[in-house]
Amino acid sequence: MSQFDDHDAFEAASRPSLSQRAMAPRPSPYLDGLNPAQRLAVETLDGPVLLLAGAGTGKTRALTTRIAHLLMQGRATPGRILAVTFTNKAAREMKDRVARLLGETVEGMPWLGTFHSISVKILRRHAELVGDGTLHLKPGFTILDTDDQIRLLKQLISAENIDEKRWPARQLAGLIDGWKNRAMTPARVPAGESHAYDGRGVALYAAYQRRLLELNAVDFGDLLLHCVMIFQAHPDVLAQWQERFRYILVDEYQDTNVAQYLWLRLLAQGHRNICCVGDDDQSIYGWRGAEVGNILRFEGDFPGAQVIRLEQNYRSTPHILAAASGLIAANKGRLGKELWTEAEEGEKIRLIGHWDSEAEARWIGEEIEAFHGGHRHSIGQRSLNDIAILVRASHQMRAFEDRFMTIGLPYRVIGGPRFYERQEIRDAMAYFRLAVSPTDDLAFERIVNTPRRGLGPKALQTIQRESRDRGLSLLQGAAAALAAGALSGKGAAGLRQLVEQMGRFHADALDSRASHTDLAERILDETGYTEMWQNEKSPDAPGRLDNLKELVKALEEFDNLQGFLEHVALVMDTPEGEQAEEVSIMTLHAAKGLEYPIVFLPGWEDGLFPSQRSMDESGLKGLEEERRLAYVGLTRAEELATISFAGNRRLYGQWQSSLPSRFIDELPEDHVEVLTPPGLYNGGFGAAAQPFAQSSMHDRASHADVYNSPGWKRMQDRAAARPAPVHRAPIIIDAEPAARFAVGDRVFHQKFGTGSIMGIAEDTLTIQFPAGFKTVKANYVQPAATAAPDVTPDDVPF
DNA sequence: AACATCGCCTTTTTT
DNA sequence: AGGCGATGTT
Repeated sequence: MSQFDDHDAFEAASRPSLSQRAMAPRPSPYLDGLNPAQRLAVETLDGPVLLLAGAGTGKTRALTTRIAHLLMQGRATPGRILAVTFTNKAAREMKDRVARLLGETVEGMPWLGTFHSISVKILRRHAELVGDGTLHLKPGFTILDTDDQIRLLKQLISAENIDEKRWPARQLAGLIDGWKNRAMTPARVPAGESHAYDGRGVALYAAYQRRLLELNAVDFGDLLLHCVMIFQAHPDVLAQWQERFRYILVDEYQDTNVAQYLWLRLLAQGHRNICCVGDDDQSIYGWRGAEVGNILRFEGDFPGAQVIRLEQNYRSTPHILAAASGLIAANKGRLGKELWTEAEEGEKIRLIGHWDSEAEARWIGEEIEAFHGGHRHSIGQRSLNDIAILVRASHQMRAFEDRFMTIGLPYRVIGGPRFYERQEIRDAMAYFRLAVSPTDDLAFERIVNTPRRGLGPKALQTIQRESRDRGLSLLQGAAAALAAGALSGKGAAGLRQLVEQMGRFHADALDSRASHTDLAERILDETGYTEMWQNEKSPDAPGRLDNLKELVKALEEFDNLQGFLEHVALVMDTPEGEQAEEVSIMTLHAAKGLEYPIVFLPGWEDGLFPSQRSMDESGLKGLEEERRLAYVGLTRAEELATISFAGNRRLYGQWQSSLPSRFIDELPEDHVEVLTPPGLYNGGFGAAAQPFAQSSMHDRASHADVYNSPGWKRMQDRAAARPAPVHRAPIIIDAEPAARFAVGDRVFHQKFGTGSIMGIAEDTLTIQFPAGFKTVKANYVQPAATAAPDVTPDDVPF
């Protein structure tokens, strides 16, 4: 509301100083050190610009400097620049860097943010324009996340008597998201797609939208969709925003979906100063609605657009770049870029095959220890923070976690379950939501019987009936049901208490004098929610209590509960604590935008990578997106990239053998070194290679590049030169591991640290750690203060 | 209403 | 394998 006034006031106040500085004829120091292309990108301010920025070419630098330049030249005040990113992280980084460039002289960039956060701001101003004569959105709408969305859809599905087993809510949610991504309201869904979801998809979509309006709620897709619909239906509103945004900048343009594209195009039609930055080769989100076509079509959409290419790479060595470029060259319909670098040649990409996924994890673990210890290559001693493992699918992480756990190698998984998605956090948030808006039925349903109050499905049904009949929210309906005596026994008492408590909490939430952190604590304590976890004996209960404490602490940064709730709805970020040295493990998707000196790329096997499903569902398009994913992975590496594949991998509990990825064949030979694998038995890779080579689906010829490469031959030769494996008694490491320990032994555990064994039961140890007694599987600890009993492949007869 | 068991499905992920 | 959800059992 007052946002506009604030910004205008701010602009008026800041204008003189900015234009004064623009008057000064002296050179702008923030432009120093830009290469010619970057400089062009910064200084081409008028008209549409497409900035094709390859991996590691200083894209963010160009973008932030461009913003700084706009401000310093007096072209625009901060409030007139729209800068859009996809993630909160990117938005944060951009804000920080602009501030740094300008020496903190510019306070805020109110319109620098994610598509969604900016859409919320716009939508709050015009909420009433969404809906029809009878029902419309109100500015205080709540934003539902995926979880709420699914639960809502389930209700609608069961109301329609649809068998949710045959037609899962997830599928419907995906369908609706897909439509919203393409800016389709129920009325605009093309007839050809109306057969979806047993022919009832569109009707359910309409019902869902109706229900959202009743709840005064929107989902993530709506944030964009509603904005687009408002812009299209209300030219006056659109004109106002077009006028405001004199300059528009878009990051990661290749990831925009149709709705975002329309949103941008509508806004940009005002001043036509739009600068889109992207890289068609890094488009990896097609499966969630991104349209590479948007970037490929840019010049057609914005006639007279200038296309600027950033091609000098500041990140990777020539070998890495050449390998990545060679790989991506197999894709069709690219805009085309040629990355080059002045960096030292460095080491070739390394390629290695393993017998199975466990051997792969073992080998990578050893490599990392070698790098960390400093006894390997010209690479020198390395921090674990310099090393990343990038996998295609998250289930691959497990092998690494297991292995690193046993050898005590610190690691962290990036992009794991997010803080605000944890059950206890979502429960607590539901309590807060209900306190702030007593009409939030989804929040009510979530917590009404958590902790247990004796209110099962039957009681909930009664409440729902009561609410529906009287046109009340569930919380009000619950009060009515109690008054009417429709409930009895334990449930009635519990519900009565809850209703009373929420009434008090709501009053306090509205009282600006009351401390909202105190209120939050009281809510969790008085409702018995904290107590529920205190009484819970499961091993993760203490962690959950910690998380609740952290949640309350996070509240301190906000003025009130409302502000906090809005923040969390849009910024589902884990509060990042600075950690000690750790190897990073993440998916290739999560790695986009990051860089590491040393990168491991395991699991390059056909079916896993490229993913079979991707190819089945999207054919050549899918394969090309997978290839871009490989390109993204390779270009994360600064100094050394190591690709590996395993002949056998456990998938869904079943061992499956597989073939090296077709992407391996596409790597230019000259830039790849094929390593001698640490054979399963005395390095005999010939045997390990068998399953790859003998498949009827893929004959050897298709892997000629690899198998005929010098490295490969050398490897085979060495294997042949070795004496036949000697079968020794197996050194069994996992059976009865507890036998390795005795009561009183000092042991080390990755998470809990060093402790003393207090008890042994089969493979389960009870250990006193600094943090208290824990019961852990023996596999996860190792003797303290001595090196892990490292099992080299040679020790394990096959 | 709370707990146990069975069967199903399984990429990638942000907001 | 394993996690989840929907059933069946106490």
